[in-house]
Amino acid sequence: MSSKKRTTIHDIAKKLDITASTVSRALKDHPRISDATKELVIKTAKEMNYQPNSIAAALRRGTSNLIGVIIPNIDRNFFASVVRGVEDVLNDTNYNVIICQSNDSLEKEKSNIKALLEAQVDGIFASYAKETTDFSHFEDIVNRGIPLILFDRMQDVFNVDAVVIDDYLGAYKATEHLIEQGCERIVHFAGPENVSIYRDRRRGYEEAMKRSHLSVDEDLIIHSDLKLESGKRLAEEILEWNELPDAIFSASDYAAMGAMEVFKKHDIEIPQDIAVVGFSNESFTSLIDPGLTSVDQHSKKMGQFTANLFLDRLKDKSKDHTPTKTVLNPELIIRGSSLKKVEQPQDQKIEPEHINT
Amino acid sequence: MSSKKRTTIHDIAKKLDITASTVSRALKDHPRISDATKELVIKTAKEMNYQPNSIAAALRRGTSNLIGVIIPNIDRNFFASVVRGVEDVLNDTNYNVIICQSNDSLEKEKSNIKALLEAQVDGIFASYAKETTDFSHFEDIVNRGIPLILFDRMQDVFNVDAVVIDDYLGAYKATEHLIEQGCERIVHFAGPENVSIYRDRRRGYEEAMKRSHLSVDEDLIIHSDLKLESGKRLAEEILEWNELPDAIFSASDYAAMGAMEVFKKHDIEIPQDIAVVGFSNESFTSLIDPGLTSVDQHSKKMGQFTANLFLDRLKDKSKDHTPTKTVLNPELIIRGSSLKKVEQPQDQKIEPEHINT
DNA sequence: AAATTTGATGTAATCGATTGCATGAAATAT
DNA sequence: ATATTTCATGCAATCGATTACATCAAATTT
Repeated sequence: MSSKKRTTIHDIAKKLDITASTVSRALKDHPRISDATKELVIKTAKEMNYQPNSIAAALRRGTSNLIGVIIPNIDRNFFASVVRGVEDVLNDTNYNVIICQSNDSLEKEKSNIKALLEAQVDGIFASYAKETTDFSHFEDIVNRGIPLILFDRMQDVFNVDAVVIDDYLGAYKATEHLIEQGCERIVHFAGPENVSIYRDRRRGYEEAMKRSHLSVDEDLIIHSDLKLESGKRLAEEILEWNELPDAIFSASDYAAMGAMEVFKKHDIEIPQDIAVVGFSNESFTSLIDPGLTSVDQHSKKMGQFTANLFLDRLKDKSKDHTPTKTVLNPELIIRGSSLKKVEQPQDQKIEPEHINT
Repeated sequence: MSSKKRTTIHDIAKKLDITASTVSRALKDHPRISDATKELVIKTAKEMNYQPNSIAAALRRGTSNLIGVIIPNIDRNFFASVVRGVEDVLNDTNYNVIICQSNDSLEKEKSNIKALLEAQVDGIFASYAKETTDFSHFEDIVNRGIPLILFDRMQDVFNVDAVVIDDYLGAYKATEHLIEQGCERIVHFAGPENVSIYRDRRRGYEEAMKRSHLSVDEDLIIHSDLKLESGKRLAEEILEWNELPDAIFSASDYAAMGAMEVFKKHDIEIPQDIAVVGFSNESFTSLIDPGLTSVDQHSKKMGQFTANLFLDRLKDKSKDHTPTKTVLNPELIIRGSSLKKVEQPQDQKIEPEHINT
């Protein structure tokens, strides 16, 4: 059954007693080919079940129509969603996407890049590994003249196109929202200080407090690894305080959720007694009760932006473009965990789709 | 800076005053090349920063070392995880993975297949779209002699390699577990009857009941779309019953979670009053309180199996292999929502990793 | 010493599509 | 009627690596 030989333009040419070049041009709708032969060629191609060999075309043209995407892990919601955004955009073009995972390992990242370069990809989108501090392997990509765009994580030392989210602004919005709800004694669950996104989130929190003439109380800023368990532990600690806070802004949804569980168990009303806001808009935030207000990082949009930036770069590749840093505006998704005042008109509530198998 | 021309084997050959074929052979460690030249070539290649062009090799050899994976959505945990499994295995080989999303649309699926065939992939792994009932476009793949493996979703009418999970067995295990915990009046949240996986899960539930000489009460089997909201609604209804059930086995984690929330709000103790078990082991199941017992579908393992099956097929491609259906054994992950008896030794509890940004 | 084997490398075709540069015929302009 | 375009297609090189076959010198065998 399996017809070993795939038909090529030469097969079509032979059958029609013309040359392969004519066939090639006819299929590409070249203006110099008569309509009659075009029709004939197309018809015959269909009859012979012709499928172009893009590998051959790639070799000749020097462009593979492949894009490499390097992410730490594909089964992390955020990155999967970024990839989705990339795919959404590139699916309407001739590009195919190759996915590589670094598992946050520098070695793996290097070998990924090597593999992608060998596959002659036309561009690489990457979110670098946590281990990565030296960027010479990324510079290799740029030196080869292959467009590179970093997303989510980026380093200012390395001058390259990047698409990131504004963590500072996200935290600012979250805190400002809590203040608008009447909260004044707002605890911040902060992350490790050596990670830039957590420093930015803390800055956003502090700035929002200051702008509203609320004092930034160091005792209200608690550092942890921001995991679920830490959230629970911190909540237990807070319950021992003389004076309870009236809100918590957590730099992670997980810690926020852990805290909520503990508070609920102690019959503390959310958001009446303590309002809670998280960060990342993980899918579970809309599932729990009350829904957890959170900062959405526009993961899919980030992917779309990245892909579109690449396509834009292609158009005027002539010029030596200066690398651009695109900073996406995070969005506060307001849910029950922070909505103390009467329901306000909420025109842009984006709920992640419910998923079931 | 960007050295326009990449070095080829010809460049190396010219520099060393030998031919490209010798270079090619030296790099491939061909036995007929002297060690001296091998060393020299390898050294020079490194110096000249040579990077093989796998496109050219692919054209010549007729094998691209690309694998196409078609999934409905990449940002669905289950599929992302399958892809992860595939990547895990193929990363140790020369294969690269191209991802395509069908968005559960038949048209998209067809165009994905077309694109992959044009890219000359060496194999295709696919989970077909919900819309798909006719499989002729998949048959095209097989007819071209390209290995095709379906995963998760499969149709018995179409004879092809497949890796799936045993939904029946998963449901059986879940129900059996509830019975072991002393439950007798077990409600089943069933899914749409036209979907095979939901029929299988119901069968598993019924069979487990029968085996334990418990009657299968049609009134205890409730159909819905299994979304979170449905779970809540059904729980409210159940609360009106004269006699409450002592357990719920839901064919979806979402519905189970919705029900749990409602029960908790009505001060019904879980699992003492009502034990709950879900299906799919979604990541949130380990986050909520109590943790939701659920059936794990081994998504990553499914991907690994699929990739390994492909690699096995390659080895003895000589023979006309009969398509194999691999059925993975689902695993019951026991958590607080169903554990009424004294904690039993639990030796294989696999908790999904907590993820935080 | 002649014959044969082995070892190391070169020659050239090939994979399939693309494309700059002819070519020859028909159409139009002078 | 001759000169010049325009049109439709053919020719042949090219992309870079691979590989069957050829070649030639050195090593070994008889």
